[in-house]
Amino acid sequence: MPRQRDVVAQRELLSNATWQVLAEDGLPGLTLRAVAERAGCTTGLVMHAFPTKKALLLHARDLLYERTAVRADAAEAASVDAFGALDAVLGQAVDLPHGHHEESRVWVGFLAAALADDALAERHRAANHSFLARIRRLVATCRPKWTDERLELTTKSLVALVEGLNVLAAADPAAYPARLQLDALAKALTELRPEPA
Amino acid sequence: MPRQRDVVAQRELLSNATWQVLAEDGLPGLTLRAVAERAGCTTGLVMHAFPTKKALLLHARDLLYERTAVRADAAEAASVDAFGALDAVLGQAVDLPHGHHEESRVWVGFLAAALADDALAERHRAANHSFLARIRRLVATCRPKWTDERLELTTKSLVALVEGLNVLAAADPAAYPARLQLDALAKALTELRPEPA
DNA sequence: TCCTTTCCGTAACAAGCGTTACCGTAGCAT
DNA sequence: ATGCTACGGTAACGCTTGTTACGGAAAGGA
Repeated sequence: MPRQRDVVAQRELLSNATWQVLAEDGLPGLTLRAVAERAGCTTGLVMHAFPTKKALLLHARDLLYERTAVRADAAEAASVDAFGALDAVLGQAVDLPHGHHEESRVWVGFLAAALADDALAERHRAANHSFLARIRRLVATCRPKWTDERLELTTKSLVALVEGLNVLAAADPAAYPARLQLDALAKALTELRPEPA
Repeated sequence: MPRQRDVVAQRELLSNATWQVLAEDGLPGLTLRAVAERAGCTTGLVMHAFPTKKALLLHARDLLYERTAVRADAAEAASVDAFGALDAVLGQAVDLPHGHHEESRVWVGFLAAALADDALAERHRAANHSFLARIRRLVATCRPKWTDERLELTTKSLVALVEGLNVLAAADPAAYPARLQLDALAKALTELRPEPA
């Protein structure tokens, strides 16, 4: 059994290269040759690590989900109560730290691609349902007496507002600065703030 | 001076063909050959009507803007007061009538493309600023005493909510049905409803 | 009627894409 | 040390894309 490769290191290398290409040139710039050049190898290695282009695409989609989930977990874990967690999770979604502003752009690219690709659409729905469940759980903790209908409406309104802000800010940062996004979020969270009077 | 063509009819023909291709196959399916086949001609005519692909792309973007502007004008004109106009304009934006659900998908496609194309980005910003100005004018009429800051925050929050709902519904219609979108909009419009008690 | 000029279909081009076949080679087992 | 086998670089293929050159045809003016 000669010459075994380090599969983990390869996927890590290609994951980083994939993400860098996505961040720079967007989804239409994600070609096998671009990934290979960015990773310092050739298309041969890429095609051996991923059987097809779609596999690479789905892997990149999973990469996006992992990044957002990790950051959301961290934001929630660093909070002391449910409202703080809600504010932190939604806040880090609109005002992305550490210059991770590119995630919004990548997210928009995958969203557009999902409209014409069933596999990508399914991943998008799974990721969004995961995010919705997280927000719904936190909202329910803030307002235990609310009905399911009100929970659902509030949750999806909050998520829609956050994603809308993200999308619009990605295409027009000057019109949607971080401060305005956070103010808009704070206003939407008014009804959930503890000690409401 | 022999054989003059009907320029207006040609652009109308190609506009319809362009929109049909966009609605069916999305922006990546918008090729010169697809447009030509849909219009019942060849790429020769398309290339004589539009000097380059980018010209066709920008024309398609203008087409999207015209459609949304016309519908927004109609919704506003059919209303009796400012709040009714606000409700109607935002409502027709989330619950697109006459099966014009495809506009959201096309919009997402152009938005993603705008992230890597300056010309498309400029058109997106112009269209969004136009929409923002319309909503802000209506909000200002509903609440004449509000400060500019509050006007801007409310306007951009409403627009972000509507676009967020649109985007999420385009990718996951089951999770964001028309009824929920309208409920979310109604909740967001609560503070602007006349006779607040 | 015929000529001229504009229009547009035809077909080819180069470039870029995903994909595949091929083969040199690097490294573990003997 | 040597041979075997999987790895991966090279290069080509087929396809689609935008773009362009060319020629036939259609229509208004003489």
